[in-house]
Amino acid sequence: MDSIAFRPQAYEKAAFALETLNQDVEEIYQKKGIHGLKEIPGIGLTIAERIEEYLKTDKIKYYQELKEKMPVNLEELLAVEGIGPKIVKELYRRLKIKNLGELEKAAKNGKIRSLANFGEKTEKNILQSIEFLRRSRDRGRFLLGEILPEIEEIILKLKELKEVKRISLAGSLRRRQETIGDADILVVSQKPQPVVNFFVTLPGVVKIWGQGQTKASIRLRRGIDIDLRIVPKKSYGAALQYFTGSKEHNIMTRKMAMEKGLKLNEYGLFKGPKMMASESEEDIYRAIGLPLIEPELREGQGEVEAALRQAQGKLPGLPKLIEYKDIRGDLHCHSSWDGGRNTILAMAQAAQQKGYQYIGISDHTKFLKIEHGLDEKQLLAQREEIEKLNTRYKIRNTRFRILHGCEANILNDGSIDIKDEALAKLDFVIAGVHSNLKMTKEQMTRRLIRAMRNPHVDIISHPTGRLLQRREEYQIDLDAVLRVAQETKTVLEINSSPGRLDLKDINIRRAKSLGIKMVINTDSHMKEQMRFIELGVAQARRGWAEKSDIINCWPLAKLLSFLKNHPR
DNA sequence: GCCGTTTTCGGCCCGACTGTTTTCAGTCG
Repeated sequence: MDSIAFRPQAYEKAAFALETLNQDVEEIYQKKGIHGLKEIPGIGLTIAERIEEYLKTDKIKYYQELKEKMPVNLEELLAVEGIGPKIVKELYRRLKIKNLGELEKAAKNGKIRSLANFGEKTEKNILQSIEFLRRSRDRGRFLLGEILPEIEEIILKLKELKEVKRISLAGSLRRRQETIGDADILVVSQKPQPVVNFFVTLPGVVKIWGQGQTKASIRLRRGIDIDLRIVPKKSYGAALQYFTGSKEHNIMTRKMAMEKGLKLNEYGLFKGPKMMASESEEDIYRAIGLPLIEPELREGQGEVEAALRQAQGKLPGLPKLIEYKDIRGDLHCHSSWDGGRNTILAMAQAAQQKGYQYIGISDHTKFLKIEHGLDEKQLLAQREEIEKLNTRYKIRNTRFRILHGCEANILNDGSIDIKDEALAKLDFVIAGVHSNLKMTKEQMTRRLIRAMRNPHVDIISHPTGRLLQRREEYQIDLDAVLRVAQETKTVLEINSSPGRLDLKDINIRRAKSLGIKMVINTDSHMKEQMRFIELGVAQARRGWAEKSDIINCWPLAKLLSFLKNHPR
């Protein structure tokens, strides 16, 4: 291959390095100049000089020259399924196609098929891809919480086939990314054909992208694409490892294999023609000298290095991730008192059914009139009801407990909309921002910090306020907020609501590294939403969180003593 | 374009599928 083909890869790698840097590039440059830049892995002399040029002049001449030669909207065109760099180049050279609109026009007019190596089918596929792109531009990806149940249902159906010996999620869905582009399913079968046939005729299939002996790809009615791969039993582990990704993680594991003179692909780990490992992921990792790395960690964000350290007996190794069964209670549940669908008792029963030891009722407070927020008097009355229910649990010798909290509002100046005397009577206090979200960074940061300094506030709900695919985070200086959380021992929420997942993975990791405690809550407004807890746990796992970092993994006594005693 | 306790040159992850070819290039994951 011609060596220029590796140039984009080098730039991509450099870009990834810059994106995942935990320091500002400008800072590095100011401190250590161009040599500092070169110390970043993936950045050599040329790119370091280009970064310098960009920092000094705000532009890069080389980039501008390239852009002049090929004035195309690359990002837009490459987003079309089936179109890659070579085709973009050819389309520009032959037809002067620069953007999606021009591509669509050319395809509609039958211009594409007249080119060498292009045919009618390619043209049709391009048009279909553009249409999908248009329709899904504001969606594009699906929320983990909406796609996971649907795919799990399909897995159940496939499981019923006698030809299917084993089956698993793979790809970003298995890694539990917060949004999912398409779903991957891996199947073990000696007779793939019936499995493929069944798969492509599932109810709701609107398009078959392709089907072969070992893979098939479909689209469901709502626009969800699913890839199915079929492998023999003996390569299940290798295939699962391979198709779970991420790409970055796989590149690293392959390199580790290479360094040991081995070759890793989806069929196994090979030494020459000899298969060294393949049946389980654990075997694969062990054979390249690593402990098993949990899927949620496989993002190429230091997990391979941590695993390697662990294998060598050095610290820090891999985290011992919080598990789905570790949750002992949910501290953010709304009841009928603030307009939620279910009574306190019904919510408590649902929590018991989930095997929890406790539930925290935390209704909205008075500032949120639209949510029927409770005032001080109503909180007192609510306390009576909860005490009565708890007495009943005690009489029946049940260990289950209802904790009384609230989700109070952090007002513009950082004060809380409920008087301190009333807050003091609660088992715990969650405070959250629900109004005036568009403050400046300084104002919003000050607002949150003041709330955290309130001695009665235990937990900050959905700390960054983002709504996936709908609303950006509030403008806040998260570093400053984290520092104060650390100092005041304020707990930060990992809100499990499918559209929030807030804190998100990287922020969980930052909080954990500062020793900040977190709580995984569902923010349920009806009992059915309590199942979202698994999304929050997934997010926590992606953030390298351990059981000890999450206060609702703790037994009730430890939780209560933490809530009562933690210094402010 | 980057990288090197084998290397300053010659590698860079790798296989399946598709559409167009008739032996393969391009794209994708």
